[in-house]
Amino acid sequence: MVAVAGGRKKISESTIRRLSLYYRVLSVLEKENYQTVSSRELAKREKLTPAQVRKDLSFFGSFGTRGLGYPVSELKKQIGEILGLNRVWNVALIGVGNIGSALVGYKEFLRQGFRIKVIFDNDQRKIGSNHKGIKVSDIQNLEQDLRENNIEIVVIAVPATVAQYIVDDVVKAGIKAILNFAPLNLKVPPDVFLRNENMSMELEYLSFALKNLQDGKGTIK
Amino acid sequence: MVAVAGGRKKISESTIRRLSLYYRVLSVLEKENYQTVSSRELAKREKLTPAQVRKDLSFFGSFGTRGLGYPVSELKKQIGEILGLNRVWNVALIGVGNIGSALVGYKEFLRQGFRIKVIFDNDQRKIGSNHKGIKVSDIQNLEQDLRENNIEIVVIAVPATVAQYIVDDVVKAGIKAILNFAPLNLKVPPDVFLRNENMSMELEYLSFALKNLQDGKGTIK
DNA sequence: TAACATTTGTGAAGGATTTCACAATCGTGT
DNA sequence: ACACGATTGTGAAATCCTTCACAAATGTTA
Repeated sequence: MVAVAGGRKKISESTIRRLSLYYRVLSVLEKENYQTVSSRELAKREKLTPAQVRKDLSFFGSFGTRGLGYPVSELKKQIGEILGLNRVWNVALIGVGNIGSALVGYKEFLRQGFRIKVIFDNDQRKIGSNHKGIKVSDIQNLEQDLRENNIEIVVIAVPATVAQYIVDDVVKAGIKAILNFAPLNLKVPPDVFLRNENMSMELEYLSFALKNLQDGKGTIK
Repeated sequence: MVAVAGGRKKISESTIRRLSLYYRVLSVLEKENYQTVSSRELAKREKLTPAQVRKDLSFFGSFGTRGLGYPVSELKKQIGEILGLNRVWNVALIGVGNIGSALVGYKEFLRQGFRIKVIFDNDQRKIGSNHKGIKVSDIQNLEQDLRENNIEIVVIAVPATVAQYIVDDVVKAGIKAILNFAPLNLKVPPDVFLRNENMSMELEYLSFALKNLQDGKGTIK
């Protein structure tokens, strides 16, 4: 839950997450040359309800035209503004093992304006080498390099055992936004935004669902 | 929301997701040789409230002892049962590009009982090769190979453009649980469980938070 | 220009989830 | 054997989120 300063609005986390979905759909619709789109169509494409779509958008303004719907390109631009996607964010990746490497090659990030500008690792064999055109730096210089490169978002892709130490340094460097792939709950000060990407969690949810399907020998919703 | 058959309980998605967190903490506590743990401590370690922890657990039974707390190993075992982690699940990975490769090497999965048994790809150069000891199969034989290997969970790590076609085949093969890494909303029948891993979404949330931090020139919660 | 079909924007209702608050219960110490 | 401190389990209250339902507004057609 992020409360915008000035006490104007309370935007729920779910709303913001759905904005991402709308943005994604709008990109597709734009490619499909739609001029306008109704809340009904938008909802259908992301398995939501029309009312939900309208309510979400209404928190930020009124972007539609009654009787017509929403102008696709314009709405996409607006949501982009809201989410801060109308600019490039400088991202640092820490840890270029399994997951880290995958992230470097993930074009989706760059397309959305997230540019991995520096990569850190502690493996001497990797330091100095090039990963898809990005130099791998020594994590020894973390704080300094983060500052010098004007990094705004840090992605943690190191083993859980060392993640907290690294995050402590990241916080010291003044970073306010962290995306964590290590499977643990990192401690950060209240003014630092932390998001966790927990792949096991989703698998475990599926496991739970399948188990209940079997045990229940019957229905599930 | 999964309703257990028999109309006994309604367990919310958030509760199940938190069970994963409890399970993770309990594993750590077990290693740290804790005998018991209070809801307060459990909550602290995952930034939740004690009441939340107790309520979540109460949906499944009463595992604690008043005045004492919860027995660590026992509770871990119980949650494992609930989540279906007390067994091995046969998983197939489709697409062994950037993200797919990372998943193959991700030991966390195996540790939790998710064993990648088959890998599929459509790239002739990859088919037949070995990825960390797992053979890469031709996606042409998808349906048959899924059945022959008794696959229960499928992980989609292919480009968004082809994901829906592949999922249609996966569903035809009788699979009831899918974890999707492709950035789109897949259509599946209502009896198939689908979870999405959307990395852009989390980055966009951070982007939103940072933007508001800056625009609001002030407080955020 | 008027009637109509459509779709937004939104207060209010409804539903779901979280937190509160406290009785019940346990282990421990005396 | 009893009193005490601690902590669970859980209805009830509070909060948060979603859906409903409809007035308001638009484009279109005749």
